[in-house]
This record gives sequence, structure tokens and C-alpha cells, in this order.
Amino acid sequence: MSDDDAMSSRLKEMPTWLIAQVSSHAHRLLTDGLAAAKSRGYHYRLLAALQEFGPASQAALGRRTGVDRSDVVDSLNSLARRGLIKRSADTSDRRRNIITITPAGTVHFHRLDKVLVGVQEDLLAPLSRTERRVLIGMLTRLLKHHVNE
Amino acid sequence: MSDDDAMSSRLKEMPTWLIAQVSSHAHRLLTDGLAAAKSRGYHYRLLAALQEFGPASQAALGRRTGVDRSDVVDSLNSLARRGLIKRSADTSDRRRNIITITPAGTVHFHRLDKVLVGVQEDLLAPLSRTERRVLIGMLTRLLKHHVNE
DNA sequence: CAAATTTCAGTTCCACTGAGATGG
DNA sequence: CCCATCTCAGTGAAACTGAAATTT
Repeated sequence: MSDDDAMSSRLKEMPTWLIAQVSSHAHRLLTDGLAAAKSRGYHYRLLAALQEFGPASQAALGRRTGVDRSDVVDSLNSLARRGLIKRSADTSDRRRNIITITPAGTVHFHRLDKVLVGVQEDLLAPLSRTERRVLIGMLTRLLKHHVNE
Repeated sequence: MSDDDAMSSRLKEMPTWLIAQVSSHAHRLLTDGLAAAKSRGYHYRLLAALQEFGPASQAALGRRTGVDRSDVVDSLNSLARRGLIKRSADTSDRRRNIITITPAGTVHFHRLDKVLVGVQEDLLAPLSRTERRVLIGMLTRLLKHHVNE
């Protein structure tokens, strides 16, 4: 019966469409890669923030990673169950937990980081080094523009 | 108490992260713009495909727009209720509906299309014409690469 | 009192799956 | 018999909202 599956050309020109499509493929590469390492996107983000900035409260982690406060609680539960982070009381402000990454958490983070680096490589495979820099630069400018307004 | 909300720099360099963020802002611009015109993203996609390719079955529409078969049904219900499309029987293959855009649908499509063009402009505001072409070219290549593999 | 933190429960949106009914 | 189409119901992930309890 030969239906062409040709996409509407009007749509294919729209930057919003292109970005959404590429983002969707990137997301699949990410979740697949992380799933193979038995983790999810939030886990990486939280471990990365702990690795880079050291122990922090849950609220601070939420702000640094862009993960919602509710999801921070849930993800930290899961990371704590696996011994990758530790909750302890903040004696100077008893509303807070202090979250610390454990040695096992650091090991796991480095494993995830390798996965993520590989995913970037897969995603950008068709682009040269120079092009990648240009793309990253433009995306960064777009993001900055839309965050501050 | 002065928590910096500084994002993990490891994350901010990741193209997957940048693309996801920009995509999320683009999505907000899109849904806000379309909501002001009392529509949603699927509506635009479906009307655009009908406008460009003429009447089609629901399955063909799904393939052309990338909208899932289930969501095609739902969105067409909503478009039909508003008189923007019409369902009729395909006499040559009675499993199918033939979907036709109505004159009111065409009017509505052009209104939505103006909204979408404006959203592209907002999204890419910080980039020059040349940069926009470069960005679109790179995204198109990335997409092509990941679709065919 | 107002504000911040942690937590839980629940909502909303999107993409998708499964299955039934009809037909090719 | 197998495949395609249309439809509805439902699932699962992601992002978020509301409210309660605690503490500042």
C-alpha cells in the first residue's frame, strides 16, 4: 500500500522540533547507558554535585542539580540504600541532613561519569571537534539568555 | 545563609545536559504560545501534516507526525469536536478513517503557524542569522545520524 | 510570626503498551 | 492465518504541587 512516512517539511525546519528530537535521542542514550550501570539521571546529578562541592544539605543539592526537592528525597533514599551516600544530622541547623558521598559512591560516580562521557561521544559522533565547540557555545548562549529573563 | 546555587560544572559542560535544558525552555515557549491559541503541540503537528500532504488515514498521520497512534486518536477527537478536521469512511479500505482538514482548520493552522514562527524567533533570539543556519544544520545532521542506525 | 528544610502523597503531562474489534 | 487499523484503558517516568512536622 506504500504510505510514505515522509515527515511534514514545515515541522522539520523548526528549531524547536529539531532540538526536541535531538534531546529525545540524547535522553534515550542517557537512560540506556545509565540503566546498564544500574542508575538513573538524578543519581548521576546528585553524585556529581557531591563530588564537586562536597557534603551538602538536601535543599542545596536540589538547587545545584536542578532536581526537585521531592525527587531529591526519593533519589537519596535509593542511593543510601545502596551505601553510595550517607545522611547525618547537621548539629548547627537541626532542620537539615548533611549528605556525604561514600567511598563506594565515589567509585560509582566515576563509573557513571565514564558512561556519560561515552554518551556525549555517541551523540556528537557526526560532528568534528571544532563543530562540537561551536554547538556547545551556541547552546550555552541560548541557555543563558533564557535562564536570565 | 548564602547557599550558592552554582550548578555542577561537570554537568554544565555536557552536551546532553545543554540540549535537554534548551529543549525544556523551547517546550515551555511552545506550550505557552499554543495554549494562548487554545491548542497543543500535537494539534499543530497533525494540522500541518494535513495541510501539507492532504487527507490521510490516522495511521499515516501518526507516521508523518511522529505522534503515537493512541495520541492521534485523542487529538483528532479534540480537533473534530471543534470542527477543525472531519473524519469520513474510506470506501476502498473500510478499516480506515480518512481525515480531512476543514476550512476552519486551515484558518486555525495558519494562526498556530504564526505562533510557532514567533516561538522560533524567541528561542533563537541571541543568535545571528548565520549562526541560526549553522545550528539548524548541525542539529539536522545529528538527527539524521541517530534516526538511521 | 515568617521562612527554610525534609518528607510524603498526589497530580499532571507525555510517550508508550496491550488488547479488543473490525477489516484486508 | 497473519497483518493493519482504530480505539480505549492503563502504565511508567519526569517534573512538579501541597501540606505537615520540625526548626530557625
